[in-house]
Amino acid sequence: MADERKGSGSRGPRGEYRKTAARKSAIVDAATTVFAQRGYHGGSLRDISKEIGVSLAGVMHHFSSKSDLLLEVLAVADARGAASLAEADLAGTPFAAWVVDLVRSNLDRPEMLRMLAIIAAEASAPDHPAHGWFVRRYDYLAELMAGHIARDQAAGLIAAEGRPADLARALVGAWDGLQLQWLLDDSIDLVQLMGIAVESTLRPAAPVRRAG
Amino acid sequence: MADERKGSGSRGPRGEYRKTAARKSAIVDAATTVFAQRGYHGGSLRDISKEIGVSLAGVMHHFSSKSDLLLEVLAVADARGAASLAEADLAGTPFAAWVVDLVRSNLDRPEMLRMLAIIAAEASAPDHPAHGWFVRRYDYLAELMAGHIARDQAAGLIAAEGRPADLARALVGAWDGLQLQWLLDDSIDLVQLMGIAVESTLRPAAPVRRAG
DNA sequence: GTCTATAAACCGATAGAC
DNA sequence: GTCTATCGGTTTATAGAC
Repeated sequence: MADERKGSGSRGPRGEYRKTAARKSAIVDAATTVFAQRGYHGGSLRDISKEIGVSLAGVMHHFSSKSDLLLEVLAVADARGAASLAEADLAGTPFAAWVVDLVRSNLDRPEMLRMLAIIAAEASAPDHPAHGWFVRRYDYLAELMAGHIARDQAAGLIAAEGRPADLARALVGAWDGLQLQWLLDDSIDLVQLMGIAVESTLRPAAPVRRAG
Repeated sequence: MADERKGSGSRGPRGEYRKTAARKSAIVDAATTVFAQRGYHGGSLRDISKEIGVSLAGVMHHFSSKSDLLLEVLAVADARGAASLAEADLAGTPFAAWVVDLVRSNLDRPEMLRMLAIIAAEASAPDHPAHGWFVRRYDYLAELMAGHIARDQAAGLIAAEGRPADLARALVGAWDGLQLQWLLDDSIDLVQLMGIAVESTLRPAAPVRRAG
């Protein structure tokens, strides 16, 4: 692991010059902003470079192609949510409450959510450079959430009706769809509506009674 | 109303030459296909013109700008669903069943759904040419569906808990979100999942019992 | 009503100086 | 590591012949 190419001590943990890492990070941030306004196809590398006062060639020095940059943008965008999801076990809180908390915590980065919403829709076309990434992302997300739902069902926190995999897909759907409505018009109360959707999908277990 | 510019009897009900109307319709169809593959910003008027074997100038003769064409595409795309929605009163069927039927009937036009999904996400940016159109569309859709939900609540077909306006927004959200997952990977059973989401949101009224 | 031709600008990507 | 300059191709939109 001990990378030792020429030179000094100004390296980060991955052997990159710190300035290089900082520059790459700035490019990714700028690309997120531009893709959020115009999508992947509509956003240009020139706009991204202007956003941070670098030439086009400067951007392409760090990313060999536009689609390479896109994949890095997606990886960074997903990191926060994914990390939070993977740690949901530790919290001890019901999964339903945790979902609503995550929605609330994302209220302060609408640009990021808009970018993900646009690229996800674009990427539904099979030849889009991020198609595979989004297919895998939703599969992973649904599988992970299904596990949490099954756990809460077994613990009696929510009703046992419904297959966890189906409930997870339905929940992710409501999540994405309501977020889109909020991005279009932020006067709607996203957290409240998401709470309603979560409570509908993951209904608290009825005390005793069976279907009648 | 009786428009009588120069010429013959080959006019349609709006005073247009029939061939003009047919050509415009063909352009709109081609634009739907192209926008479904690349979005609004990413799709080009040239690709649209090639799709139907017409020159670029031929397209621009009928639509004065790209955004004009987009708005016409959206109007046509929405017509089928909107007409069906407005007639939902007549059917006599519960609203929940009608929603699932509409989802099922849309399975044969994924291109149209993809186009709407991409443009809706793009249009969440306030300066997008279709931003106002989508904001109005969702407001109208939520209001209309809230009316149907309130009717079914009053009739005792579904549980009376939940404000109709909130339930309508949640339902539209699940609709859009599940459709996106299906567009990304059509191996998921959209109709079944939508059925689950609808039944969760618009839960059949419990026979007698009150909350306990 | 449709065409060719063109304007004026923009695109992603590359070459090579420093 | 960043730059200027450039390539070949694309974009929306317009002008004018037929």
